[in-house]
Order: sequence, then C-alpha cells, then structure tokens
Amino acid sequence: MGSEMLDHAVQSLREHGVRMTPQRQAILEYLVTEHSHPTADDIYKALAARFPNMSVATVYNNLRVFKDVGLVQEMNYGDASSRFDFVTSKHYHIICDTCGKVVDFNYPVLDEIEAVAAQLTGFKVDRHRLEVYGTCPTCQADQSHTH
Amino acid sequence: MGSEMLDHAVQSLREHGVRMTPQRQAILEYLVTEHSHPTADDIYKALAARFPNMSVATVYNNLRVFKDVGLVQEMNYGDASSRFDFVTSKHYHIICDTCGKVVDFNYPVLDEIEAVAAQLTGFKVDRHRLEVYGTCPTCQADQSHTH
DNA sequence: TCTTACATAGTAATCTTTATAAATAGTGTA
DNA sequence: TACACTATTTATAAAGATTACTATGTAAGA
Repeated sequence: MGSEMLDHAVQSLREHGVRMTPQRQAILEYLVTEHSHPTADDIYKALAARFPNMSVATVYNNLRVFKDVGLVQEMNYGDASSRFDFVTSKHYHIICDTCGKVVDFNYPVLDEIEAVAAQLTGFKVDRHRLEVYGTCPTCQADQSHTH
Repeated sequence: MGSEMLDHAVQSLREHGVRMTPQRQAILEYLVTEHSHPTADDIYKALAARFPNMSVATVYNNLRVFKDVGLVQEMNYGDASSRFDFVTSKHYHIICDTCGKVVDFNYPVLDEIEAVAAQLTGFKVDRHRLEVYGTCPTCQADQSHTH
C-alpha cells in the first residue's frame, strides 16, 4: 500500500531525471510512511541513526526536489518551521493552536473562489491554500482538566 | 475615515491595558493608512525618518501586541518575511507568485468549512485562513513581452 | 510630582534556510 | 565491467528573520 505510493513516486522522480540516492530514498520513504507533516529538522533527526553523516542541507535539497516534482507540499505557519506533506489526494488541513498537530480532512475543492478571485482582481489564478485552526480533542481535554 | 479606525484601535489597546507611545502610535497609523501589507522591515524603514533611533525589535514587539489584541493579522508565505495586515472587514487575499503583491478581494466568509472540519476532526474550530495564488495583471503583461 | 511597571533601544543570540565548494556516487554508454 | 559525465552529498559559512536580554527611558495613575 505505502510501497505502491513509494514506487509511483520514485518513478515520477525518474521521469524528471532525478537520481535515486539512499538519502533521497529514505526521506521519501519517511514522508510516505509517516503522516506526521514533519519539519525538515524532524526528518533530519529521524534519519540520523541510519545516516549519521547526512547534512541538513540534503534534507532541504530533497524536499525542494520533491516539491518541484509535485510530490510534496510545503506548509508554512506563522513563526515556526515549514512542514512538509506527501501529496496523496486532495485534502485540507486543520491545525491545533495549542500543540501544533496537523490533521487532514476532506472537503470538496473550492474551485469557485478561485474563479471569483480571478474575476475580481484580474489575476491569473494558479492555486489556493486553505487551513482551519482550532484546538484538537486532546488539548481540549487537557484544558478542561487544568481548569 | 482612517482616523476613526485609528481612534477605535487606540481605544481597543487602552482597554487591554496597553500604553500609547509615539512609536506605537506611528506603527499603528502606518498600518491603518497604508494598505500595502507591509513586512516588519517595511514599517521600520518607513518610520526611520521620524524615529531615527527606533529599534527593529520595537516594530516586532508592537506587531505582536497588535496581533494579541486582534487589530492585526500576520500572514506568512513560504520563505519570505511575515506580512501584517490591519484587520478592517472580512476579506481574503490573492498573492502574486512573481512579484509578491498582495491584493484583497471580498468573498462570503466560509463558515461552512469550519463546521465540516469541526465535525470530521473533533477540533474546536477558532478560525481559518484562505489565500489564492497566481499572477497579477502587471506580471502577466511583463511575461508576454519578455516572451 | 512621584512612583511603578511597561516600553524602547541596542545588541547579541537563535533559528531556519540557502549558498558554496570540494568530495562522492548515480546512471547511461562503450 | 569500466568510464565519463554530472547530479548529489557533505560540511561549513552565510544570510535573513525574529527573539532574548538588559539598561535606560517614559506613560499613566495616585
């Protein structure tokens, strides 16, 4: 299941003339396997055991490559580091203000707002970005206890 | 007109126990007057003439204060600096991928997606964030010339 | 006016991300 | 399989944005 997505991703990279290296493979695997919306540093730390000499720059380089090929989506919240999400199907994100957890949820793609924006502003629209913010169930529970 | 919003903002700050200083006043004025979605550095540079000794930290401190009181919204795109927008009425933003220009456009507030997200994930929803990306008319023209 | 806590200035420090250059290692081809 | 070409990695420096810190200054109420 995950392996299928991985194979597809590798093939997609090959078609773009991107070479496969062990580090690249590992970063990709991590993104496919974990659904944790990791930061570059998360990935770096997670793979430190297998690749003690891997550079942080390698993580960033590869994330950029994946992004350029369209395999990965970069998300940037406020002050913190960017988070990276392996693109599977169309979904939006909801983010916990307290603990930072990111959860996917499905919702029909908002094509209409793109059309309206284009009409009102004269922009040629490429894409949009939508995120919902709030408090996750866990943090809600914590808050009522502490209170 | 702008003065009314300014007065209201100052009053709102007073109610939150925030002191008014010349620097704070100036930063607030700038945000109300300009509709340019400035970065912290934009503001710093714009006020350098009037406040030659003002620190960048002061700009950041005040922007945070304004944000905490709800007067200002912080927007963060990819790698660049955060941009700050004085909150007037409900509107969304469209951003040019080429030159970075930010333009407001009006669209009915998407309350529904908040409700759906809450139901699907169990989050207590607070707000959402929506941005459209594309190419502004100016950059579209430039691109067809260069081509 | 006096007092006190908050704000500012100035600077150092932190954090994230990118740039650079030399060393390394994929991948197609002979 | 060996070679050559070039992308990739590593290591480190550097850049850029934002925050932390501390002494000094100042707004605002008594």
